[in-house]
Amino acid sequence: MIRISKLTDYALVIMAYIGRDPERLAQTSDIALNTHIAKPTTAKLLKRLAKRGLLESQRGSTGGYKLTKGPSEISAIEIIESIEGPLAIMDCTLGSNHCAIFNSCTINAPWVQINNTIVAALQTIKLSDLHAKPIAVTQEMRHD
Amino acid sequence: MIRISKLTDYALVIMAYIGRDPERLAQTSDIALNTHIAKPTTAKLLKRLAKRGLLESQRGSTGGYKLTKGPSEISAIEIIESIEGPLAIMDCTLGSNHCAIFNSCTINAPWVQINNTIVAALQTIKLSDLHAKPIAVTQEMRHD
DNA sequence: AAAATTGGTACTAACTTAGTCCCCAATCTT
DNA sequence: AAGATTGGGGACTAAGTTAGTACCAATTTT
Repeated sequence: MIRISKLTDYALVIMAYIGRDPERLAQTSDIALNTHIAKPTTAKLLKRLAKRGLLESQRGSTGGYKLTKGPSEISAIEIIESIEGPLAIMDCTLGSNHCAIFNSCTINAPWVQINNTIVAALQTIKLSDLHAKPIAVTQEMRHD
Repeated sequence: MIRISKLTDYALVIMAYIGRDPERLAQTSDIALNTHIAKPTTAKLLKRLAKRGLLESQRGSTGGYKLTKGPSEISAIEIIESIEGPLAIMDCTLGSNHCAIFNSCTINAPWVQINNTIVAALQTIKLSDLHAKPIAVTQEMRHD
């Protein structure tokens, strides 16, 4: 399938949530609570986003995460690629030796061009475009 | 990953091969031999392509497959969707109740629009664009 | 020093995909 | 009419990927 994975979807939700209040240091528990994503999963994704430089973190008892750039400066493709790696609809888009039947392959398709089109489309979506919907429910779930 | 599956990749190679000689009735063994795709896999894909109407089949000892339309009338998206189903980068692109956190989702992204952009890009690629590369090796493999 | 928080890694389970095989139906050749 | 060849359909197995969890180390505040 040509599909964005669940984890990446979650990452977008998490980033959108943090982006609502860019100056605040949001903690894992708070983010998990309000996005309704399981806490371990939330923590895992936050670590990855921080490692890739999309979030800056602070340790310690009053620690948390915040954006490194403004919500209008972060595009969907950055978030997607920070979780999934480079976007490549076909193996051969990545380079020569990723395709199993490379030597015998008889097709000559403009995959690279198509790939670029998709990337470009995803670049136009900024984090600031993603938080239009109000949060449905807050502070109702248990703290596990 | 946002990626076209191997089987779909094979399907494109197979269609491109058949499209080289649109009037000829190509047989599974011949296709498998020249595309270097395992015969059972080739057969499986040919059945699906025929079922979706991209190929017409003839049974019997001189049977085989051929295109139902000209190579310039078949686009990459048709082949992709005939193997993978409707292209949907996010679950919510398919409709309301495909997303696990639908009720609590706080993002409002133009996924449908992005999806349409990708589909449009893949529609511009016709089967006739795919067979530019010469066949590397013919008639060298064993017949298993 | 204690409590709270992030950082990193390893591990398990579930799901999806890839690939194979078998038997049936249809058609052609002899 | 019989036999050979080909496609049709489905079931099954194995492998790989993804999702999710848990644990312990490092850091900071109080």
